[in-house]
Amino acid sequence: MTENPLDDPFYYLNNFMQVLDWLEHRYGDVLSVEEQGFVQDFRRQPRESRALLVRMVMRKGVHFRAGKLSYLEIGDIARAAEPLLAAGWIDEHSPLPIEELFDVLLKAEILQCFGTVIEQPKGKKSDWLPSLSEQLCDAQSFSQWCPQLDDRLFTLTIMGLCDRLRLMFFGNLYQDWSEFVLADLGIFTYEKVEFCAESRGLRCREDVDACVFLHQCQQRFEAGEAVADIVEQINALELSNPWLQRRRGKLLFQIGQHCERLADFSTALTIYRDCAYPGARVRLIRVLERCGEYQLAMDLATHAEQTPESAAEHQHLLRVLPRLRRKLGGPAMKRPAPRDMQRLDLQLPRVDPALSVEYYVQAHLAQDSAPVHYVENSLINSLFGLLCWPAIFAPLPGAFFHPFQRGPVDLLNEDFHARRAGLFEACLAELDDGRYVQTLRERYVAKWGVQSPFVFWGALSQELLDQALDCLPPEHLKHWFNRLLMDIKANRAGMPDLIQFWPQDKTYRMIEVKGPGDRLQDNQLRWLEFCHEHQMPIAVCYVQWSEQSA
DNA sequence: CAATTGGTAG
DNA sequence: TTCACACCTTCGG
DNA sequence: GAAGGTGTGTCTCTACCAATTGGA
Ligand SMILES: [Mn+2]
Ligand SMILES: [Mn+2]
Repeated sequence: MTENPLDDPFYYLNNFMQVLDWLEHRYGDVLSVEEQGFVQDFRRQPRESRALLVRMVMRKGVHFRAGKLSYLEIGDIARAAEPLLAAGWIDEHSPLPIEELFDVLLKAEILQCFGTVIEQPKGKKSDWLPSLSEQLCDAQSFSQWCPQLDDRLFTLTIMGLCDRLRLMFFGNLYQDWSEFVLADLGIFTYEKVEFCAESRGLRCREDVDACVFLHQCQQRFEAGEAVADIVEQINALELSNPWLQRRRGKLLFQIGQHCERLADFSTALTIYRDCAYPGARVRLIRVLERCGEYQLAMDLATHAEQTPESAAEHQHLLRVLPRLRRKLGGPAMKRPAPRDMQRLDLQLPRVDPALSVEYYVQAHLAQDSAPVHYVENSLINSLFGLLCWPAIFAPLPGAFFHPFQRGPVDLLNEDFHARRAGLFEACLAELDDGRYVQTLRERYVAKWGVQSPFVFWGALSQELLDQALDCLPPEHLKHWFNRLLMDIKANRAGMPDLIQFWPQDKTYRMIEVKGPGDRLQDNQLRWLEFCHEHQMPIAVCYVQWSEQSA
């Protein structure tokens, strides 16, 4: 039995220090002077003080009542806080606006401090805020706000710095410090991939700063700040890293959509014109159309149809072009005949409105000899993920750079497949000679529970796997997997809701369920069409609720 | 006073 | 760090 | 009815605790 890191009550501090060591050894040239100074000074502090700082960094927000900080392993909070105050990492007199003050005061304390100004003392806490923030809009320190309260308020001043450290370690800002403990508890297990000390997410200081800046712009945008300033600043960024260029494109695209919602078409046009993010061109055409610029829209749409950026764009253009031709005075075009897909119409009683329509169809179609599974994207993606596990987790340079990655960092890049073409070919070749069956069974056991961008462990029971291997022909698997590899982002979704197996006949069929008011989405239509082309059994099931005689 | 919500910790 | 659905409005045959 | 558009619930790790809410 190896020693459990969680036996140490300072386990979280050990994890944090592990990150500091990691960054110092691998990111020495990326760390700023301030960050290097912090890393060195941090280690000199008393253990209780370091622990207290990490506890605060891991908690929500930056303001903490001393009375709310209570940790057995740290003991005396005031004593532990002393060196942190001296180092300037926390501050006791930071002015804070009343909105933030409200978050650290109890309802009773608010009444105690502001009772005289509150009109409805029995109302909700949140209802008091608007009127109070108008009267008291200046920021003050906690002791100025509430001199009658016998407590101190510590405010973290280094949250920004800690976020940058987190960004460098994880290569993103959505993973947090709890990753370590969740992994130690076995809640998440990650594939172990070898990588060298030179393998890093963010490779230079400029990229770190740009990433932080983009993130701040995103937050300012979400907070409702004027878009013109934000857009200008984003566009002024010099970005050499393609990954960051994509991030910028995504943010600009979101801002563009926001402008569309506000009917600010001129700003939307300006944004979309310089935006290479997938889908921006279609939005540009749409905004031109909404502005009445039919000829410009037509020119761009025609050009786009020559060189579509994706199947999704092409599909969209097939709807847009006839509409624009009409608006330009062209002849009314007959709509292309809808494909003759197999169609199922059902009238079912909705006994319990809480249950989904897919569940009712599943129950209605299922037979003892023909079970139905509600799988959506999970089945095909999981089978793909299992068969191609070695290619997906191949230790390519730069693909893996910390121990908590669900998948390679370049998974959604244009060249993801090309960089691993031989590996994927080898995996898919198992479909040609039957080896895949044993491989999938073995890998299902060997990798059970290990995080993967494709494998949905919760949805893939042994039973489902057995039936799928029994009934799905390898040629069909190969078509699906190749389609996935052509455009992972676009094709990993849109698969039918249900799949039914006939193990005795070794056949299957897929069923997309549509309740009243629902209709096929673009990505579902593309999967439908693809399966139809390859003579795969697929049907769309339209459900009407039959009258409930009460 | 019971139910709900949101934050924390391992 | 999503995906699919529900529900709404607008448009055009 | 087709199509565009917007909003929502779900993914989330979960047991536990304190604070709040809202109905007796
Ligand atoms: Mn579905
Ligand atoms: Mn469906």
